[in-house]
Amino acid sequence: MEQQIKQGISEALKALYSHELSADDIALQPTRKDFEGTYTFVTFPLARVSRKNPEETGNEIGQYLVENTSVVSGFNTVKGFLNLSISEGSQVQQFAQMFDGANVSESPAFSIPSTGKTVVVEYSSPNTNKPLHLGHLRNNFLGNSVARILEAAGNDVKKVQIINDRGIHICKSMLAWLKFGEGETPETSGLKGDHLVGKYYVEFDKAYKAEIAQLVEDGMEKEQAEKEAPILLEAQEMLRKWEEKDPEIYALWEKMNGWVYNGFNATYERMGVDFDKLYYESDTYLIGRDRVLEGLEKGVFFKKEDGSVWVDLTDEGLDEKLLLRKDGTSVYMTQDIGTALMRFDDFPGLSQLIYTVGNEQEYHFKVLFLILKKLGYEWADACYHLSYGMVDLPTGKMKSREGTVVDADDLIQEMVDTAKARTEELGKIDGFSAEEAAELYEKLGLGAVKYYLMKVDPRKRMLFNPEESIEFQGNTGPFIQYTYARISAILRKASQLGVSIENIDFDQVSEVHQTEKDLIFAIGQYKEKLQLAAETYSPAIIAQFVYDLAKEYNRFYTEISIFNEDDAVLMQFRIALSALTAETIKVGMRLLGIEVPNRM
RNA sequence: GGCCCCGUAGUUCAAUGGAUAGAAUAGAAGUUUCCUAAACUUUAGAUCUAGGUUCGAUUCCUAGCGGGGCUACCA
Repeated sequence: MEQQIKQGISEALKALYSHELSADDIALQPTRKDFEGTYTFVTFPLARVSRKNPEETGNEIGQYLVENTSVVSGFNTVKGFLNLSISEGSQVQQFAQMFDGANVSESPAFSIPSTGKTVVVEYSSPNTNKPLHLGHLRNNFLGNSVARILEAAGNDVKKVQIINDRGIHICKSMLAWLKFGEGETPETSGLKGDHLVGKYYVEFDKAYKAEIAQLVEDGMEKEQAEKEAPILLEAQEMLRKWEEKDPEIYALWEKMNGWVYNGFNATYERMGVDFDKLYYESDTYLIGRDRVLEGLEKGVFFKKEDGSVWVDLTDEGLDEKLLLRKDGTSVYMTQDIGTALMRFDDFPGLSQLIYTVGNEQEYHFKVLFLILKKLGYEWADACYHLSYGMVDLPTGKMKSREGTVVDADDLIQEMVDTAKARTEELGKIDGFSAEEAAELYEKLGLGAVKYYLMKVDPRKRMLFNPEESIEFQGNTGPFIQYTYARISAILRKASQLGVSIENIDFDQVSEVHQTEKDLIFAIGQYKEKLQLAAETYSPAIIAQFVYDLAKEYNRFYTEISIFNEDDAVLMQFRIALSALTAETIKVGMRLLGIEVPNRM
């Protein structure tokens, strides 16, 4: 449809002004609601070519389109805006093509050809010393959704994460557990493993602070005390022992990480995210270290007098950056080099590696990609940092030290509980079994959080307002889910009444309301929006699209009756329109990782 | 100090350089003998400031003001 109009405009320009402009270079925009028309073509830039004012130019092109195409039935020009009306027949035709029989899940409205490309999306990538929090939720939902979007856009997508299972952070938890834990386990404490380990991370911090305070009281400078507190030195010693694979330390490390993984897996499962391959820092850091040493030999890096290894990026306008500590242990950057290498080995022909990581690490990734380039890896250009904004609370930044961190498990539970309370208040689920009800609450609660976190442009910092996030009205996940449930009720009734939508004679559709035209237009936008979302790695575009569609349907729903319609074909048409709308909502929500219920 | 990002209704978010800047929420007023009112309709309300580029600027450029991030032998 759009293509036909663009083609028509291209021909018009040639016929009227001998101006060559290919259809692909012509931009159409949806006509604003307060004007008559469906598509709008802006003619200001063409004034030069036509040597007439924009309005006259628009009129001439409009006239040409009405006379020479079958789709454009009328037009009006306001200043330089040529608003094109589409004939009812071709709009119904457009719908018929998208609908293509009753098997809506196979609708051509959703099919996109394969690109033949393989893309790896990394997301989540937590440290193993504490449970997941709100920031991880944004990360996970975003990364998972981007993976789904890229897949729907025709790519072969692999979801991965790098688990930061080694380092000083986990040593801190381990040490505190040894000192204060008295052998506590998830079983004996009844705590989820990740929460238990997180508890000892906090214990470490308490003890560390107490020691600093003591040292300062004894007359030491604060800065020095922070570096020399005995418990910190002990943790550093533990890390060194770990790198030497000290059996006792290693066993403890495996035990505590195991607890954390059990905890994480439970959370991931509830969140509905998963991974095709896991990478562990404990495996990749050595590879990274080897490559750094290799780079040192080749002269890409340099060694300082104390034995530490650095890269000089001053020519690139950046600083010098540490790659190996003087004691030979690895830093974050070291293992990231190794991880990147492993991935390009594991997925030959990989055309893109996407890192879903917060924007606080932009500098880190800039440096990483530069280093990979310096080491001579051409594929460094295929690396992309999907940088998203932090999640703030109304009280400000989340700070673990101040206890303002919103725990992921708690938040999800709270949302599900809220969904339960709201649903019970409304009393609409008579006849649900206990399991069905519980399933519904999960869908609604998770739908609400996911939608709330993903409707915002990922690049931007966002505010998490707890009160607003549990709203189920307006621009929310449950609003869209509700729309789906409403349509499901329509479709159930249609099948009860024995109304078939398998063989509709679309030529007999005698009237099409404005809301129906708007709905057809909205559904027709799916591919374009998907493409755009894939190009910009933005689930927010899908969220906006689905919301607009749901809103449009609700208008249609209140304005036009389906089952009171006397004209059998019109009734069928409206049911079919409802069915394809429902499917589009479902497909769109699936891209966001949100499930839709048949009843609510 | 240097580098990067962001300033849009009371609030939270939209707007490939295009029309009278859209939504949601909070506010005001309505809609249910009729397919789910978690809905719909109406109403009021905003582009940080000053320049510049352009037929046209929320969007691009410059300066200022305000907010955030990075600039670790943390990850």
